[in-house]
Amino acid sequence: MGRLSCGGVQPKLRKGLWSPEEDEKLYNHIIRHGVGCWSSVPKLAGLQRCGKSCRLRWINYLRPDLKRGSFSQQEEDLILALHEILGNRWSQIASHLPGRTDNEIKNFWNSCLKKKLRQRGIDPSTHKPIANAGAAEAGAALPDARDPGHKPAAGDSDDGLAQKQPAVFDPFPLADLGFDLGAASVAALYCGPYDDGVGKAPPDAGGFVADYSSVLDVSENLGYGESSSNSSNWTCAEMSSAVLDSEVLHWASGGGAKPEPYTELEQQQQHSGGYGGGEQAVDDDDALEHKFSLPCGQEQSLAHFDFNLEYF
DNA sequence: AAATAGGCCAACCGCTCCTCC
DNA sequence: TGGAGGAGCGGTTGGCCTATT
Repeated sequence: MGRLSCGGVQPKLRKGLWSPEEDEKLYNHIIRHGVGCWSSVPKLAGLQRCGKSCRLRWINYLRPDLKRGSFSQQEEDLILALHEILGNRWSQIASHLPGRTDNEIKNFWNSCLKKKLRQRGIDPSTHKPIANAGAAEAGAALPDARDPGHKPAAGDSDDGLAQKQPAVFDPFPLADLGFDLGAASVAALYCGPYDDGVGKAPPDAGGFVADYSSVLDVSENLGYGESSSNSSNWTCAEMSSAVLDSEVLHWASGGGAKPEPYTELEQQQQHSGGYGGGEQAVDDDDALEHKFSLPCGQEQSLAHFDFNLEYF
């Protein structure tokens, strides 16, 4: 439609990486007032960003129900299965993986899963074996993630994803839940029931071309209702019950851990390199602000999983 | 130690869809 | 019914980090 992008409409708008201060403003605004109209959020929150940018930041990073960390083997399998059916409809795929964003899944697919499939001699776009015999040989020669002897997903899916953690602003860093979609459900997508890999072995690469006709029912069976993206439409009331009543509030209210020394934060900021080096708000009078100066490791000990409990 | 290459990921861009008037 | 504006989606890019040479 040729509509100007938000950046082109108002030249004063900021672009690029978000600073901790911006994150804080956006987070506090949505926590207190809900989203409402995204186009008005930047103004109301005092941000020099377009609404689109705010929305993206909230969905992909600030949302309290986000799951962090590397993808589990179950998630990986589910993504593969869903992708064969849905193609590059990342938002639909994401709706079957609570706590994961379409962007996250898309990046995971492009950077990791595509490569894996090719190594196994499978065309990522068709999920069919590559006709090329050489490719098949190459696939056979490479380790298979489903091989019982192969290293589990943590190291496999993938090192890069697993090792990187949010550097500075991490409102809800989720520890690795050992996310389990239900082994039976996932296994059924590929080869029918199997007993969690303990008894019957997981399918090998050939399993990828199996019948996935039941995949689309999985979300209902597991009780996944909402797309992770849809969570951005939380009302203030929903936010209140989901966030403010949670452990996070207890902690932010002073009942939780104390912030680490500022020097550690500085180190993290230096490490990130992306933020503008603005001053961190460490205001004891504002409980919510404590959260933004906490290092990831400390927050991980907190119970942030309330938001996702309904999924399990 | 420095240079280079590759991987990863956050965020932008442009388009389509949806809703409202 | 059609237009305008907002929301959402998927593709792409830029920059940082790490591994390798």
